[in-house]
Amino acid sequence: MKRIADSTVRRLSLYLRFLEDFEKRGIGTISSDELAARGGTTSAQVRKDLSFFGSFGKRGLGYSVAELAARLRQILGLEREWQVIIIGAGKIGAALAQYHGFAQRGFRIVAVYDSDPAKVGRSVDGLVIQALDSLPDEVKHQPADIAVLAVPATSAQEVADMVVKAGIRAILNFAPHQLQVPDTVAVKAVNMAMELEGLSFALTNG
Amino acid sequence: MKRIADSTVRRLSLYLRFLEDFEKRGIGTISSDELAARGGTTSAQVRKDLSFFGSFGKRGLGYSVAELAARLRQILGLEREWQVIIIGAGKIGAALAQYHGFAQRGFRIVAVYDSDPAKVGRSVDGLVIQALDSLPDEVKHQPADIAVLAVPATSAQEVADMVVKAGIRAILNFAPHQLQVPDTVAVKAVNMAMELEGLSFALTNG
DNA sequence: ATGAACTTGTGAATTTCTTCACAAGTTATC
DNA sequence: GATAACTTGTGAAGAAATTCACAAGTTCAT
Repeated sequence: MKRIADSTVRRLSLYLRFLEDFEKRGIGTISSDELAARGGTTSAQVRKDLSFFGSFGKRGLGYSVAELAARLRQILGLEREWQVIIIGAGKIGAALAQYHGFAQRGFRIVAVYDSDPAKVGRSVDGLVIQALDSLPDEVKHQPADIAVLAVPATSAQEVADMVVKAGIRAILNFAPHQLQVPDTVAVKAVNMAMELEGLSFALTNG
Repeated sequence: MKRIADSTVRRLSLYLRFLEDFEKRGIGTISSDELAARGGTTSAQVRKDLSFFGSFGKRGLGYSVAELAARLRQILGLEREWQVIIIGAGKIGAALAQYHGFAQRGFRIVAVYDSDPAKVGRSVDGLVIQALDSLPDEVKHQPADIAVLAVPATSAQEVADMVVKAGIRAILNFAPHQLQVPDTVAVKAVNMAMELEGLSFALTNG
């Protein structure tokens, strides 16, 4: 199977969101053109994106909303539940732990860790904050698929190393630090400072 | 001036972060190769990125860390302070308001708005939460450059319209909703659900 | 002053991503 | 069942981004 571009995966995720919206509104079929209009892209792009995975539409008619949504969920691996741990119970970590949108989409937060002894033992949204040191053992008992890093930039690499060593193969990194990990580990970064600087650039050079 | 790709701007932002780190550690000059190693790219990419804006290095020697950092700050428009308003004082909005990393990089949060009367009047990190209705008037008195949307997906478009109407030309959108705005307005989206789905895809098809 | 070791800046080549364009299939109407 | 109006799926073309490769400039050691 050919390597799928990151940009394609991001668009699939967008399409799925639109489809779920259409599904809720009781719309049965949709054309690539309508889907494209919603996502700020073109119908050819939509069809090309989908073509990497098969052909899901009917010529002359379009796509069945329910069916395409199901196929996208399958492609994106959203048919199962993923176990997520959050590392860092500061402002961002705590906000993420309390955000229930994740659970709704099958990302279940199973643990929250922090290295600060003052925080360990307290609870966030029903989860007791655990000592970061205990992570390797805990993960053995209750495996986790994805680690969310909400720690300061200075300790991000160290924590990432620990997480990788514990066998976790996907990291969502909120720390403004470029992580170095083996290429068997998937990393996505959410970097607000970078986005703001992108806006600053746009405002300056617009 | 040729249009600069988004990916280039993101990398410039990364380079700047590394340079600031090198600056702190007292390193005077750096080669494109060292900069590339840090950012997971290639030296040719670094040089190409910079070449869109001029030539800042010395052949045989590399780049002056301080000088290149200064040029990047200038290019990214970070020499001035940007006035930021946060809309939505929920979990995410409040966490952002309390995150001081923004201010350190010249993004000063000047106001927080919410449409919930129960929240209006309370304060977050020294800022009194204001009624969303009052935004158009408030922005006239104290202009804002960037609006951060931390509202539910269902009201995101409505709030974006309001913000655009008030004359704000840059939006950082945390709501999982694709905004439609005039192309004079710059939008960056931070979409955690999308990033998680990207990880889900990687884990499934890795 | 010369040679060796670096490193930049940049056209050209290459690779990757997006858009075009159209055959082929579907539905609706008369 | 013939025609018109759609829409998909995809090879080919085009555009954009990345990488290559090398001339030209700099430093350092001898």
